[in-house]
Amino acid sequence: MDYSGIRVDGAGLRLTGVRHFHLEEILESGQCFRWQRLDEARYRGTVDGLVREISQQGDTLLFHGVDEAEFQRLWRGYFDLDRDYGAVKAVLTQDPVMARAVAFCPGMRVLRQPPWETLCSFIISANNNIARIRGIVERLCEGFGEPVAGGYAFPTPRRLASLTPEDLAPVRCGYRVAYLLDAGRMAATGELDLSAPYTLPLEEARASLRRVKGVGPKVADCVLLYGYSRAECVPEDVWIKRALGRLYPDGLPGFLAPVAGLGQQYLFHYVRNCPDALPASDQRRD
DNA sequence: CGCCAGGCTTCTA
DNA sequence: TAGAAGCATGGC
Repeated sequence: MDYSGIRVDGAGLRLTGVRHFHLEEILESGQCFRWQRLDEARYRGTVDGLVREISQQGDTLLFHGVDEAEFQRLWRGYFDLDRDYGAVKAVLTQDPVMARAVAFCPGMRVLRQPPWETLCSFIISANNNIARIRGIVERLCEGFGEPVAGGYAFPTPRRLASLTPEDLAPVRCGYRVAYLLDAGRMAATGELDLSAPYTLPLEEARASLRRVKGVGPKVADCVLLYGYSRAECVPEDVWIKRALGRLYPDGLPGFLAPVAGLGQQYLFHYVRNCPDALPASDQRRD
């Protein structure tokens, strides 16, 4: 467990003794798309229809306006706080490349997001960039999500299933519109069982998700990693492919396998943000 | 303006 | 079965 104490007062719930946790690294590492930065230590986001602000000062997190019941029900799991990232890092840092990535973003964690929202978000992510993904998700929620205090919930499968491509035109998600509607229809009818991947063997979970149009190997692994906490899944996007090719020409060491997906998250942030991570010819210019 | 983006489906050989 | 084309949109 990566925190030591809980205190509730008028401002909300304070989590103390938090370790291996940095809001900015976690929320701006391309694994979630509904958090907006208010300042470098304070973010506002919507999860499970709850609009909340979270701020961090050193090893203390403040969940604004949150009581303990909500923390236990939602946020403790969402931020993966029951995992001992010290133990994860002890494995990862046996590898010299991973050791550099972990040192670059030691507060990284892999979220446990609601699977349905994760599925839709990563369907949208295909051949897209993070800035635009965020915009599409925002328009999808504002246009079709249930209004809640302070914002909008993520649209339900049933709501999406009731829509046409024309309805979704204002979202401007391009050709992915058919994929979203397909996902909504399958989840609404039960053809896709969103609770199954929690317990299915990995390959069966992958196969189940890939029955949805627009879900290939990479998107399926993103959903399994970020939605179902399958820490062994390594989504291979263009950045990770580039990094693996350059930094692991012989593949990832086998001993990393159980936590390779977590390592992938450190590595993704590292190669995209550290100027020295990759040879100059492989870097982005922005 | 052109290149690219947390890729996928479909077509072709 | 492998590889390439086509894809809608807009950030940079």
